[in-house]
Amino acid sequence: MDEKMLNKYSDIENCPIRNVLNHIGNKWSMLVLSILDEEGLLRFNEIHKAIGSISQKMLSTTLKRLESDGLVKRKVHPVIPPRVEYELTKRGKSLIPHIKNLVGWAVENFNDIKDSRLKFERLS
Amino acid sequence: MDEKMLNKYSDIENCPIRNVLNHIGNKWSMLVLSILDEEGLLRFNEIHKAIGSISQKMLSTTLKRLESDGLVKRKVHPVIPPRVEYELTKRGKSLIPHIKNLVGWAVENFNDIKDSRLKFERLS
DNA sequence: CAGGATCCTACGCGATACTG
DNA sequence: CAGTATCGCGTAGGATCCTG
Repeated sequence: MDEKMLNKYSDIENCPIRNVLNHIGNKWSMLVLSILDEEGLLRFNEIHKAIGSISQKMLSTTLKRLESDGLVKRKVHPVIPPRVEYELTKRGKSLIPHIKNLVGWAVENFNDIKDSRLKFERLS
Repeated sequence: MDEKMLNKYSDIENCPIRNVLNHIGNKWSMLVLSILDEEGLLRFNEIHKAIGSISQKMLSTTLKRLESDGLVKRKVHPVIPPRVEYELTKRGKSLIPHIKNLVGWAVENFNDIKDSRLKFERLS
């Protein structure tokens, strides 16, 4: 067992997996990023309708976190009624291919994984 | 706005993102998979020490879920004291490149993201 | 050694109501 | 329109003790 392994992953503050990937691994982040990638510039309510089942609060929270991480840009137009648009930043766009690969893998293996779960359940 | 997007992601039972990626997107799964990839065959306590901060319960839960999804294989040696070893399955290994890409992206962008978070915090 | 059983807390997440 | 405020629930996750 390599001792460096231990340090590499046990230092919580500097573990990119826990600091970065857990942020995009929550319930809505990947979904929002995917939609912004496919649709480009979107208003708050357009994203809301696109996902449908997300609550306003969670969409707001998710967008704020993505904005905080510099993955999404928030553009406010000072008009009445307010018009706020969201789009991917350069950094956000650079993440998209990896998400797509992951989603592709999930789709490919979905049925096999469901089978495995059933078998596992039967042996428990 | 593409209507198929909505259907594609709102059918919870058949949404691979929520059924598969949420499974590996939780707190410990990617970490365990990464460690098993780098170290090969590992015993329960070796993984435990490698991560350090994970509780026994969560390691157990995580390994069971990965085993259930067919990503990790559990090998029991009928000896006393017990010896149980874990390793990636073929399916698990096929996921590794995508995880590595994601981790690579996270490492590359870690500092910039931390900066963004600080700036965002200051403006709030 | 490799966990299982229990108990408990924190937080993700949702529903509803309200506002500039 | 684009959110915030508030309340409440379920579950992920953690601490501790126990066992074959």
